[in-house]
Amino acid sequence: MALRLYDSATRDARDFVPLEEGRVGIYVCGLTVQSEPHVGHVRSAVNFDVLQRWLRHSGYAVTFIRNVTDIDDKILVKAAEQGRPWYNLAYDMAHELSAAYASLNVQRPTYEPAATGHVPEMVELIGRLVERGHAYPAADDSGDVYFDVGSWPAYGELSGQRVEDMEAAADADPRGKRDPRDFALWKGWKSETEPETASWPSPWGRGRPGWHIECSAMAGKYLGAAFDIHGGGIDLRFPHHENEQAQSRAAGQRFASYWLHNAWITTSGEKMSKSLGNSLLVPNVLERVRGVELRFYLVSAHYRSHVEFSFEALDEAAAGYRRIESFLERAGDLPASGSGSGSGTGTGTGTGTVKEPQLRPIDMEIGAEHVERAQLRLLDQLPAAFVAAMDDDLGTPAAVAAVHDAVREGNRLLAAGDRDRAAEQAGAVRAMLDVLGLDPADPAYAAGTSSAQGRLETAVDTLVAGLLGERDRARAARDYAAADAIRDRIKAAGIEIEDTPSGPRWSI
RNA sequence: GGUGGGUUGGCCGAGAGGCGAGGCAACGGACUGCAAAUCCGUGUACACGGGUUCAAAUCCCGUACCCACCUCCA
Repeated sequence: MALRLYDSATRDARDFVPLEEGRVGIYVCGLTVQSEPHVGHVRSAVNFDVLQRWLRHSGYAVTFIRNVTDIDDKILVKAAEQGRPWYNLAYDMAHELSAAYASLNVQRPTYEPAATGHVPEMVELIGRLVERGHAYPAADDSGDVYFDVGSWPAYGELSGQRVEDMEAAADADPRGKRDPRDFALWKGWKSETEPETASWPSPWGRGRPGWHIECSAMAGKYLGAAFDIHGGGIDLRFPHHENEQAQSRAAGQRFASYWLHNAWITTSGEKMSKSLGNSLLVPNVLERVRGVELRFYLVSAHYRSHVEFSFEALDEAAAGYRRIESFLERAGDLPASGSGSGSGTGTGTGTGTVKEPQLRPIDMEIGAEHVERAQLRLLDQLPAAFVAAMDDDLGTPAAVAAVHDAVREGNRLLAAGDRDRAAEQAGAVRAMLDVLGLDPADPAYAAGTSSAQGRLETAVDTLVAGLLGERDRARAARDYAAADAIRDRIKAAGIEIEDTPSGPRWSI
């Protein structure tokens, strides 16, 4: 079965056919770096990371571009409020965002272009639109340039709306617009209220780019006039993506073949952007669960399904993930967690080994004909149900069910003493998890563990090992009351002990 | 006003005419000194009212409620 994707533009699932055999170009709208990322923001990144990984596993060479919007109204306003340069705020937030992505094992794109680095490309594109009669400088002397919606009959095609049905923005300042629905390609510099550093020269005077033009310019630059997939959050469909498409097509580019939009995460039924408390910022959520567990929670829902965030559901997801992990440990496919006597670590905290983040940029040089043998072997290990689920518009919930099925079967084989066949299941589980970016052994997940944490684990391990030794002696003497008392003491400290054929082990 | 989405068991979350996705929780059993882990088993869920059909959570009509977008938004 071939990959099918739900295209927001046509509102149905279609077979995915790339423009060029074996190659895929993807553009995803990243974030405006104006504040710390919350779980809603990273959902989008995780969803498209899964897409990108699945395409590569399916043998495609993927070029993946995700932009950073580092200049816009909000950045200017917030930076002013905080009394610092706008570029300092944007830079800081971009770093926060990268850290959040890294903690969730979101692979780096092929390139991550920033808007401020592409002003000349945008000016060039705007110039072409003016030449073709699809854009005009404002009639007042604001220095603004607007896209002329009336000049583009197809306007509204992406979001399925007719121009005449659209409400004009209630808060829009009509300024020099011919029609209130026209949107800004270029915003003239307001020297009284905006810093000069936030302006660039152009044929229409100093100014800064409008929001939508950057994506058209950067997608065109890095992916060409026509490319395969454009992604982003559902809220971007209109106006952002509608406008992008109108601009690019009016400038003579075919633009994206497929549009993919992810749904929201809400809290208490509200969009996060409106009701956000600090508790849902990624670093704060990661104090409660590990990055891999948060990712598992996000991947367990379909990307087009609305998710009502709750810590209870997050904890449940984490419990589900630990079951998978526990199977891999017992099947010998992963180093066991705390063994009571060695260098083990708690399952609640990842491995204690400190490693450099190994987020690799995705490899765009691997064509369909050059897929690495290891990768093909991995593909061979994937159960048919998993492949079918992923091919059906990235059906990650069904794919996760396939993981659970393999885990149950593997556990059954372990219970029956068939370690060889259990190992096969473990291999399949690892392969599936790898596709989903959820392999517990992925070095990306070790990167977040601090050396202080590692030392702490070693210390706990030593203390627990001592206590377990006492408990073993009590058990050997059949003094179960004393043995249980020791276990209770350890448990009171928040550490669970379980007896396994290879000896007791602990986890937090 | 226009456009689109949703309502599934105690909870999360798939599915889109016929076989009870999967997980978490719960209960029973096996195993265990006891636990834990694991395995086996246990649920008659699809907002409401009609209709179509041999068969409806799924299709049609209607109703209720919720949500998103309509130029700030992942």
